Formats: sequence, structure tokens, C-alpha cells
Amino acid sequence: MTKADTISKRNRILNIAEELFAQRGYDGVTLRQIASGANVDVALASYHFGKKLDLFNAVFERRAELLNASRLSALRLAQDNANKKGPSVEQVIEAFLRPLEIAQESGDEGWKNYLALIAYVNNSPHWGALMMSKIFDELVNEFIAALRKALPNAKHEDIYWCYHNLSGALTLTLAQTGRIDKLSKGACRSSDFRAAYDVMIPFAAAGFRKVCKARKD
Amino acid sequence: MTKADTISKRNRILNIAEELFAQRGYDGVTLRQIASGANVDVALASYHFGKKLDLFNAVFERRAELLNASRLSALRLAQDNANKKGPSVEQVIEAFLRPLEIAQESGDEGWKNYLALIAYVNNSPHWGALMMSKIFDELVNEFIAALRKALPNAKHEDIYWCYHNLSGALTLTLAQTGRIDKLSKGACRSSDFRAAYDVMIPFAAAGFRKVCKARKD
DNA sequence: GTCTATACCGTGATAGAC
DNA sequence: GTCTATCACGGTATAGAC
Repeated sequence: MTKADTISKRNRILNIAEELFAQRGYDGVTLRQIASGANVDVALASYHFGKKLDLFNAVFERRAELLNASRLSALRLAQDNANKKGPSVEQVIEAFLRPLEIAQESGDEGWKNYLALIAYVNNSPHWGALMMSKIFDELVNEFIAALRKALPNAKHEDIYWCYHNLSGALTLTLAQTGRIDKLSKGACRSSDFRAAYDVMIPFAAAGFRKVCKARKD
Repeated sequence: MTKADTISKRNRILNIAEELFAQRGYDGVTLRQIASGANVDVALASYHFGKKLDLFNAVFERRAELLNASRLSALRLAQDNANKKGPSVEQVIEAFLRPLEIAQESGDEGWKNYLALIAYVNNSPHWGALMMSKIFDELVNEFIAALRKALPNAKHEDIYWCYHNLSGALTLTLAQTGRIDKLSKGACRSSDFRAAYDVMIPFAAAGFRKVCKARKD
């Protein structure tokens, strides 16, 4: 057994766990399904990761740093290119969303599964608040600050509610449920993140502007 | 055992199942938890509803008709009060969202749980497309048609993508994850549907207008 | 250190006795 | 309508192979 094989088994577990958890949620997946999907023994997941919940967390955290770094650098780039008033709402939202196209462009299915997993967690009353905050709050607060700067007249809570709307639209996109495909009879495809963001950016930007313009109390 | 007791046990099962499924998802709940929560024997759920999946469907369908009727009548009212150009985007979205405040105003926790269950289903790659379409497509198509009428220059797909954004924002709201509470340090509350819609309606309306104005190909 | 085989024991859904 | 029994499947610990 070479080192390469070892890494590959560990990663195969993470990959298949990512896919299955994204599809069926934490409770909908068994360690045996994961093991069989990765072509390894049932006990190997426990050996590498400990309890089922630890594996779930490992999957959730694996790509988090990379994703956060990618979004943050997009934001920094927009800030560097802006004048001292800072980037526009559109530019901030663009920096928030476009890095997620990595899933589509890299052709790496793993990223798509990971993003669907985020959607599962973010929309879950059970996991949502805690897991999301732990991993994403620092980054999200950066974006909130940038949005506040772009909308200086915004009422304090309105920024959060608007962000919530954006986050919801994004979450449903990442979940890739196929619903829009059915509803639109094929005119739109769940898998087409780029098309989704092409609409979501002007949609959300207009929403932010409308709600946050001159409503300060 | 009187008839009233029977009805009440059946309903207790539905109520607790609704709450637990909404919280933890289909696989995160056992029939034993449901039975113990309803203070009935383990087998009673099977007696009344058949398999676990049948119970899940029964819960999902129980309030659907009432909800659909309530939203449709809100739409019809807006249409009756409008001139022949039909209701505005805001009015259509208002009719889509406001009936959901029933959960808050009636004080009926059951409705809140039911709406959270819809959020779970709508965001799930596994259940999403099929279950949602079966129950809600007819109604949603009415709203899509009204939106298209209010935005006559809209590109065909854009209406669907904009609706998708609205649906996502709504879904995250219904899920009531508590995330916005944490993020805003208490300034916004997940449980406050009215506040959510007060922002969501102008937010989404502005988004629709921006994206769907003069973009027809 | 990496991995497999296996066994444990609790819990699951559900059928059938009452 | 209710209670019990069944039996497959769940997570996980352990022993030892490589």
C-alpha cells in the first residue's frame, strides 16, 4: 500500500461522503453507503475521522478555507479597483457570487457537491445557524461591511434582511434541485450557475438599492 | 375510545410529525420519536398512514389545499382590483407572500412548522423538484403568468430565474434557521415573517423590474 | 501507520397476533 | 385499534493483517 493509495482512500471517503450528504442530508446517509461508494471497509471512515459527525464536519470544513480565500480576494480586488467610495453594490455582489462558478468551470463535480452541501446546511433549522456562523461569519461580515459602505443611507437591519434574501436565492441555486428545470419546461437549468448569477447579480443589486435607499431612521 | 379521541390521536401524530420532519428532515426522525411525541403506540402511525413515506406525504399534503386557496384568492383579489393591465409586480408578489403570515398571526405553531417543512422539501435535491411540482406547480404557474403580464418586455427565461430568486429568499425565511439572528446580533429575527416580507416585497419587485425591463430578445 | 474482518448491541420499520 | 415480535440495519469498538 503506497502513500498515494492511502491518500486516495481517505479522499475517496471525503468525496463520496460529500456527494451523499449533499444529496440526502446527514441522517439520510449511512457509513456503510459511504464505505461501499468509496470501495473501502466500513471501519475505515471511523479510523480516519472518528464518529460520523466528525466526518460530516471534516467534509464541511475541507473546502471552506479555499472558498473563503477565493471570495475574499475577489472582494479585495474590487476594493483595490474602486475609488475611495468603495465598490458598488453590483461589484460587491459580483465578488460574492462569481467565485462560486469554480464548480462549473473547473468541471470538478466535487465542488458542485460541496456547494450543495452548504445549501443543505444553510437551510437546515438544525445545523444552519451554528455551522454556517462558525465557518462563514468572518467572511460574510466583510461583505456586509462593503455593502453598508456602498449603501450609506441604509437602515441597519435592512442590510441584513437584504443579505438574507440574497443568501436564500443563492442557497436554492446551490441546492440544484432541478425544480426550475421542470417549472420552466427546460428553458432554465439548475446546473447553469453562470446563468443564475447573470440574473441574480442585477436582481439583488436592484433589491438592495431599492430597500436601502434613503430609509435610514 | 370515543371518536374524538381517535381523531385527536391521528392529528397529534400529524402535528408532531410535521414539527419533527421540519426540524430534522425525513431521515432524521423515527416513527418512535413521533409516537412518543404524540403519546401513542409505535404502530399507530402505520395503522393510520401506512409506511413512513406515506405519513410524510400526508403531512406535506394536509395543509396544501388551504394554503393554495389562500394564495390564489389573494391573487384574484389583486386582479379584481386592478385595471385591465393587471396588478403590478409588487401586488402580485404581495399576494404570493402575505398569506404566509397566517403562521405568525394565527399563533398556530403548526403552520410555522408546515412552512418550515416546505422549505426543507423545496431545498432538497432529493425531494425538491418532484414533491414541489406535484403540489404547487398549478398555483405557481398562475403567479408566473401574472408576473409575465406585469412585465410584458421580459425575456422568457428571466421570469423563471427571477421567480427562482424570490422562491429562494422565501424558502430560507420559512426555514427559520436563526442564522440572521446571529449574524445581525439580534437586530433581525428569523421568526418575524412580517418584517421579512416588508423587505422581501420591494426587494424582489425591484429585482424583477430591473432584470425584466426591456430585455426581450 | 493503514486498513480489513467481524462482532456487538441498540434501534429501525413493519407484519401479524390479539 | 393496540401490543408484541421480528429481523434487518444502524454506528462503532476491537483484533489483527499488511
